[in-house]
Amino acid sequence: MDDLDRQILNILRRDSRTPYTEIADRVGTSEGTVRNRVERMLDEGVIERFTLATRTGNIKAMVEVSVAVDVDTTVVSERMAEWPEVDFVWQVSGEEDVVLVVDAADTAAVNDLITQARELDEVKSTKTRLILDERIG
Amino acid sequence: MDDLDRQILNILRRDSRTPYTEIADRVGTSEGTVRNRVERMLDEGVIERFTLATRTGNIKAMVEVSVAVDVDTTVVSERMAEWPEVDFVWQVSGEEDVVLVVDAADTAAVNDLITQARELDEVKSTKTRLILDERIG
DNA sequence: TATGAAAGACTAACTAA
DNA sequence: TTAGTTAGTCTTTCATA
Repeated sequence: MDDLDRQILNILRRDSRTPYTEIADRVGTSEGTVRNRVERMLDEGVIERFTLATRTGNIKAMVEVSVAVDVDTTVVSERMAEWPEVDFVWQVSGEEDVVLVVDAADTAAVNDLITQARELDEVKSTKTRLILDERIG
Repeated sequence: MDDLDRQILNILRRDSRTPYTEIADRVGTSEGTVRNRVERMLDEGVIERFTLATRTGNIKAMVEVSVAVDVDTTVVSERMAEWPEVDFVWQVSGEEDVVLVVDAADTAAVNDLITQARELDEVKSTKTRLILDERIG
């Protein structure tokens, strides 16, 4: 992981379809070098995957979920990851145990999702934050 | 947004470099249809961007930041988005105002980042959660 | 939906550190 | 031995009909 790797990642984070040739021009190297480095970073797991950011609805939100002490949070996480509005699920340290990142049609859909979460026996409480703006690092 | 769109998105979410021809085969349509739909979803903003998920360090964490009331959180967000460990920055509703998602080499690097945040005049307090596991919805 | 041209990615052989 | 370069080939994309 040197500075050239970081430059390549910064370009790909903003648009992962940027051609190797264009990346090479912008960072001042050859297409082959960019390709070799991207492949190396994939092998090493530095690049976990090529993906996309979507906004199918009008609301993005974080839902912090407290899970009962005697419950395996992994099982709860897996279940919630299946819900269609859920983009990803984090198991976290701290006051709450699980954080959902959701992309929902509207506030009503967020509410439905929270209700659905609270109806699970394993869930003690939830705290929701709307995501008002996202900036890429 | 019909079922075909959702199928295309599901494939691209797992690997956004999947060729249109392969997606077409898997969902049972033509390359042109897939391409047109992806372009339409880009235009509509359903696909926000093609990006990648990285893990450059060993630690992922969420840092919830409270900002002083008289401060424009956008300015603080922009500044923090520049920090190399920061993957993205959300402005959120709720108790805290800004959430950083960071990917750092180790706990010491997370600590340095928190210190750096707390040294800003605009920052009142921070609360950090380690991300122990991530699951894709 | 089909097809050909253009763009991009991949292979492999080579060079340099 | 590892990283980088380059030329030739193959694949994908894109525009047009």
